[in-house]
Amino acid sequence: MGAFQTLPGFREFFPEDLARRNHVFRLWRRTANAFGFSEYDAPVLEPLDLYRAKSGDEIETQLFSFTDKGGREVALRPEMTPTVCRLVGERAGTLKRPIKWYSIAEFYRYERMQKGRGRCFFQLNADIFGEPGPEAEIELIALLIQSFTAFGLTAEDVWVRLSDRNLWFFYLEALGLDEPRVRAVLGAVDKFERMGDDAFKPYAEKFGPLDEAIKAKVLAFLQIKSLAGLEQALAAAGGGERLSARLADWKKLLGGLDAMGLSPFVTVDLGVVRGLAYYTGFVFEAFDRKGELRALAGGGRYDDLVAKLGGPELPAAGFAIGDMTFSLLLEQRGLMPPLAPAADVYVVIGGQKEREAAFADIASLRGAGYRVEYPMKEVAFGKQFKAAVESGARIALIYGSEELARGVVKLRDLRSRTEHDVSKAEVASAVRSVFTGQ
RNA sequence: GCGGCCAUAGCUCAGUUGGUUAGAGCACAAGAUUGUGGAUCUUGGGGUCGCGGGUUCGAGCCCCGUUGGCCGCCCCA
Repeated sequence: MGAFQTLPGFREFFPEDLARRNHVFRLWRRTANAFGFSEYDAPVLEPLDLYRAKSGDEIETQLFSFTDKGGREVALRPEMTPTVCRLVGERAGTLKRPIKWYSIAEFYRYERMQKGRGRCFFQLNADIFGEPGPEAEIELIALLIQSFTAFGLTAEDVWVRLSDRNLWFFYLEALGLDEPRVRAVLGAVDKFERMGDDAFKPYAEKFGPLDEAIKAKVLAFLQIKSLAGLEQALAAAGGGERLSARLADWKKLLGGLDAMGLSPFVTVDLGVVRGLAYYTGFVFEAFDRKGELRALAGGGRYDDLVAKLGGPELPAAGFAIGDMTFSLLLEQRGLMPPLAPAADVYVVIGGQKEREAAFADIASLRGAGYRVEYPMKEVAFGKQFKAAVESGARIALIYGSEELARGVVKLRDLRSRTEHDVSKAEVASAVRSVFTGQ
């Protein structure tokens, strides 16, 4: 069709597509509001340096970036985190703490398309600023989970894998590794699930083979799946102040989630490291239980980022859920409801005279907020009733010559297939009483 | 950035060893049907066969290129 098509990876939302998207956004919004988060928004186009500052120069290959007519290097936003850090940083001194903010926005990444990944997508972003303790993570992970369960998903469908970059750091340092080596090992941990032993190759190339005793401990640590296992491993590592402080945070976090009834969703899983990005504490990722889809959501603590982007020191944690994989999951589980737009009232019109008589009532019903449809052309009655049913309307109002001669309109209940006359003056109240159930 | 598969109507697809004017179902529209229900029947509109080149008397079909899509790798903030 035509000479022009959408750019690769971009999406068009026909009405039925937009209805599904809006359904997702509506429940996300309701959920975030229930948790006391405030919604914000910000520019789609940002200075390129904002992302260079956060992620380094390589990031540019993954961005829609260009030079604008004023010579500024700009980029379509690939994520919300740097932006929200700037917003909060600007007013950090005057905002009430904790700062709980969310947004539903579109993002753009210049990447190869795959199932559940395109070049444009929407995310629910939720962040808490100003709260350094695991109380923030409790709130965030609870919101994350309720953002799933609001749609009917259960712990049979989704789970959240919970890990801790700080704990890894402290643990590896306790094993005697310096910071560059710790980072290299974390890189291997991140890829171990997918690559197996090959994940340690980059480390070996840089620093020589990893000591076998240490590697065994790393692999054992990586496989820990419970708080008890964590306690054991840390005790074996000789405890230490920082490690026991982390353990206390873990207990608080898991205890809080358990008290909220969310334990069935959450698993200790130190195999999750979330790249090498900017995370500084707890990190978590959500997946479908069957493991058929890409990650549904990801997040964690990033206490240094606001300051790194020029703001004040401000502890922060947050997560994002993408709409593509999430919608796929809802479809797969049959949790995307049929969302055909339905009329409330369909007006059946006899002829030109009756049309004009009907218009006044149509206008006032619409003014009252009812969704009212009528045929734009003169159409046989039989067809109009068919159209009335197909419109999804609850009732049909019949403006025929016989009725109008008697000063009435016929009101037909399309569900019960019953009808009665109402006086022309009382059409609006008759319609209202049908919808309010008298 | 790399690899595999694919591309015919809005959707799902058929299309004979290369042969005349490219078909079906669904969807849409009109009629049967000018006062009452999702049906049925009839009819209709809708195609640069993704695009460009090549081979051939002749290409939807074969060859090359290209664009786009799906799937995977890299990446995934």
